[in-house]
Amino acid sequence: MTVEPTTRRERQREATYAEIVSTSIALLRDGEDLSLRAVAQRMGMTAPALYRYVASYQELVDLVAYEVDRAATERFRAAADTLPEDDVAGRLCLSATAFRQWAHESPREFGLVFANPIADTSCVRRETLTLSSSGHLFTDQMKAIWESNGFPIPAVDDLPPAAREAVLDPLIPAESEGVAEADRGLLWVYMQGWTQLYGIVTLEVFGHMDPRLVESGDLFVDTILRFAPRMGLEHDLDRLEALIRSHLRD
Amino acid sequence: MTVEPTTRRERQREATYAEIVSTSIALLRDGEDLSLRAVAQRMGMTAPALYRYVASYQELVDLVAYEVDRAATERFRAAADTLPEDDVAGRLCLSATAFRQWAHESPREFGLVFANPIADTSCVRRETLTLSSSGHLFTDQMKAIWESNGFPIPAVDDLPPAAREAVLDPLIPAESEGVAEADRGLLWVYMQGWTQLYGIVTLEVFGHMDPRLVESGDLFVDTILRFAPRMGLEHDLDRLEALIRSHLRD
DNA sequence: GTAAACCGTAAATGGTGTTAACGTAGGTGT
DNA sequence: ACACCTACGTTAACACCATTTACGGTTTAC
Repeated sequence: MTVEPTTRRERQREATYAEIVSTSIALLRDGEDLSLRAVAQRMGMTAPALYRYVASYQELVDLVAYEVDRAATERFRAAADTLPEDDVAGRLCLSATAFRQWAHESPREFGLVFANPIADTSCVRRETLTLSSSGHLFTDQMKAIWESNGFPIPAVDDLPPAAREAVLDPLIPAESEGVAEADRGLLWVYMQGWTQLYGIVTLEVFGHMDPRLVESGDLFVDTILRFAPRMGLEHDLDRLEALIRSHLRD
Repeated sequence: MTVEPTTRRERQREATYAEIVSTSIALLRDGEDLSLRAVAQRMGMTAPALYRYVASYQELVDLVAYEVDRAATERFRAAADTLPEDDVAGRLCLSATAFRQWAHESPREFGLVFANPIADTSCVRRETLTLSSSGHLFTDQMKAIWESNGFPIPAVDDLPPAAREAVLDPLIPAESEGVAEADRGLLWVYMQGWTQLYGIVTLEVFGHMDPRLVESGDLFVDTILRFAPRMGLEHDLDRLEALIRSHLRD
């Protein structure tokens, strides 16, 4: 976007910024918990110094959450990319399964990104800190299915007023990229699907479920497959189930 | 259960126990955050004294979570009791709506009970600290609908192995109370429904959704109504929607 | 009545986020 | 080349937090 009139100082600052985030992520990956002191120590600094870069602990968390989400999304995309581009349904299923796997492997990161009261009015840095680039991915994948299979979507005028507003003028502009206003009912279906996926995964991760079902993933598979027909995939259920189950244990 | 050979000391201890929990709940209600020091101070004690009653901070949290869940469940039950006993569908909808309202009014409490990594092997006190007495309520209400309307449930043998185990020998025995083994497919439908409800409410509370949809409750209503047919309520949707919407703002 | 169990205390340890005061290097203007 | 100022790091301190230890007083039990 912007050019790079980066004076030497600005570059240094940018580098430190990046190091703060990467150090934080490394900290989480090592199973320790995120704290200003720990991050500073790993960088050979003292905690108060971080306040030159970050206004508060919460802002650091938000920053890290954004980056974690970005990195995780790449995993979900990579999972989809093991399938050919025209297997739009399989790709969405694999991304969703990767999402679940990631959540179970890194519950702390998952909680950070998806079970953290969202920052209302911070969004200082990261000009477009839209949060949830994973949402972007899943939207795109569902759009691909729709363009390929053309499943029925609700007419925008049939939606309740607030829902109509939300799909016509989404808060995260990227989500509606390339979807004509008349077809915005697709976003409504997306939100329904996201609710399903988010629900089952959060339920599993937080353990408010029979551990045997978490272990087997049966309720997860059931949830996905029950939603699939809404995307016109009712004829593909058996294949998709096999596909998902073959990726459940990795 | 047990008789009451309560020696004077035991009664005192029990009272202190109760006061610890009630003080904690009051603390949360006042918007402050739960800490041993804060609880102790409100009781006119010092923090280390609490260790005579509670092994750790986490145990206090679990204890409070249990009690909060119990109290909240009473609210959900009370909401249902504004309808006659034979309006089984309406009662479930009102309880679900009360659940959502409660979650929005007290997000901290909600997070404590439903978005807290479950305690794996504590369960010291509260002989049957099953956690989620609200789960018990919703199970009962769904059972009432099933007995009244007789919607189709999956045969136990059609369930995946782990799911079969889970419904035949549930970890929380109370949940299967009075459901014949052959009818345990009902529990599977319950789990599907609980996933839906949990998902939409958690999504709303954590703010990973368009605020206008949270405000209007449109996606919540949509989620409930889309699940209703699975309980044989497809002929009652309009009435139920009106019922839910009339209770959304309180 | 005496011993033991119980319940509270104060003091101390090591952790957290956060603020304030202070120095020092880097880049900027003349 | 000089002075200046800003940015960036430091140390010290404050106010919290959970938790452990050692100690004293009450209440119970034998």
